[in-house]
Amino acid sequence: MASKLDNPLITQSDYSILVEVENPRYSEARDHIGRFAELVKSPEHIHSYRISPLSLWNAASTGLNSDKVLKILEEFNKYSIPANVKKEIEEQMGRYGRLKMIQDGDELLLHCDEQHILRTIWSHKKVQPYLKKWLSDSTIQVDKSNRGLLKQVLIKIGFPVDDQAGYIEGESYDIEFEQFTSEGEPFQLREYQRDASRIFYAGGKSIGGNGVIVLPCGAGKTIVGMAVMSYLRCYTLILCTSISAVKQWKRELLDKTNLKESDVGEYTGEIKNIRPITITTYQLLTYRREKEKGYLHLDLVLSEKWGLIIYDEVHLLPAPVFRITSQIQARRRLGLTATLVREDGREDDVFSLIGPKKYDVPWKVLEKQGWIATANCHELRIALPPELRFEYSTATLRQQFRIAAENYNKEVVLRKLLSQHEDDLVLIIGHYLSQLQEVSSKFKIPLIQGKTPTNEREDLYSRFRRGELKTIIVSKVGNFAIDLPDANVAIQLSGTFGSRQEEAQRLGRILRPKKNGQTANFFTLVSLDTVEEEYALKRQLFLTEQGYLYDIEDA
DNA sequence: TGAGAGGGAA
DNA sequence: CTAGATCCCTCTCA
Repeated sequence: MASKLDNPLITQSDYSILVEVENPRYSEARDHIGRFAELVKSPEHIHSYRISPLSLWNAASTGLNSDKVLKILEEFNKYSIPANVKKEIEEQMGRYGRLKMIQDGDELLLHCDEQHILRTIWSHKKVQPYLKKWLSDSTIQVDKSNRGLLKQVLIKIGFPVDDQAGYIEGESYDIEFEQFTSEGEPFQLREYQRDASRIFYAGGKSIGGNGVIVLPCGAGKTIVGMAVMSYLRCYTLILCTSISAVKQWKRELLDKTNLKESDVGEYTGEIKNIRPITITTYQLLTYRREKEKGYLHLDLVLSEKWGLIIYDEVHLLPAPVFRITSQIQARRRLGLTATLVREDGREDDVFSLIGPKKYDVPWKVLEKQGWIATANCHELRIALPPELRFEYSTATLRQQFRIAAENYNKEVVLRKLLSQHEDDLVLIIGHYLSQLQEVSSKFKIPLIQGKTPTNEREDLYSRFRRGELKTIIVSKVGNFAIDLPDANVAIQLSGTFGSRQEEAQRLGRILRPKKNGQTANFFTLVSLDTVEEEYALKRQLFLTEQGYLYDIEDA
């Protein structure tokens, strides 16, 4: 008979959850708690998660409730759940959906059946400027021109709003998928893509309309966006992080929908076309000639023709775009991203201004279904050469990081890895140009960096794609380039401080399914007994949360 | 008219 | 914050 003590979880009264990695039920438990808690530390044996109000609200908006969460915890816990944690889960999950923003004629109202919540809000200094008057015990009239700011402030004081105040319809436009791509291949939505888009649409124009869909790299977020467009059938503005992403969206739209070249406009520094479907960049939107002056291209977003605005890569959305977004709360907004985690901690602004999480699929689920390749992650620890140890010990933290990152002993390990993977397509990825240039010349492997001209990049990419070239080195360009060819091995020489999304992005580079079901390998090279170890652990958090386990080896 | 360089921004 | 990449605008040159 199995005892409770064999279970993998310990839930503590400080809202942390400890998970035993070696427990037979570890992965099952991980997949469950990942839906409402965030992984904060992942040393070897015990991982710790944290429950936060935001993680609970996001869970609530995807359909979980406190009963289900408590049931999950009870099922996997060794001991009983502390009373305060139980209470917090009930309290926070119950909060989402109770406070509603609704429209009544021309007025914007805040509605809640529990008077004490409205009273708390009414007496709060930060919210007051946006509140007008009590209409009844359960309704406050609010300032409708500050719909976004109000939601932002409310979430900061602990009250997420369910915004049901409706949308501007925008101009309608006929958008639908073709049964065949322009190459003549049959096209069908994958099950999760259909589910995601349907849940966002919520079965009707009047309700469905703002939120974020979270899907792994390479899961076809563009397709989900197109599916939503095909439900709403209206003028759509798509915001991307780069010009190449703009072009990619356009290619996909022309390839898979009935839209024609003349229906889809690019609006960037290069080309300025406004069409029923217009694709632009965040940077264009945030451009100001002088600091004090307003945004130059604001009118584009404010145009009431758009019935839908799509935010690609929400986790990279720059701060000023939040400001702009708060002005367009009456527009349907779809956020697409691989992770809700932002390195700047503005997750609550994503929640209040773009919308709550509506749907997500864990990476491992897609792996099981075969949509992404199986990948093994390895962390190789490499000693610092003795002659660098003294310099290291007296350096500032920043210098220490650089010394550790550029540790030239990594080249020895790199050489070994390359000889073990002679037949594979290998991407070498790094942060510091000086290091990459050195490796490039020593190993005679071409390097692609920011200043590499486009035609040279394309030439290298295509040789790599054809297999003439087995190895290329990429600098941070690899984080952004969407045209970077697929590989089955990635070797990370160094990375940006503790960036979780960068690590995820880089792994994503090798996740395209392989012929004959081959697995992919991700190696990260870390200097032993240096600050780099800590940063590496931080970088790996997101992927660990997704179920990737790094095996650690001293090389 | 378009390409390319340079500066500033976040 | 680092270092690096990208984007947008403006200016210059043909």
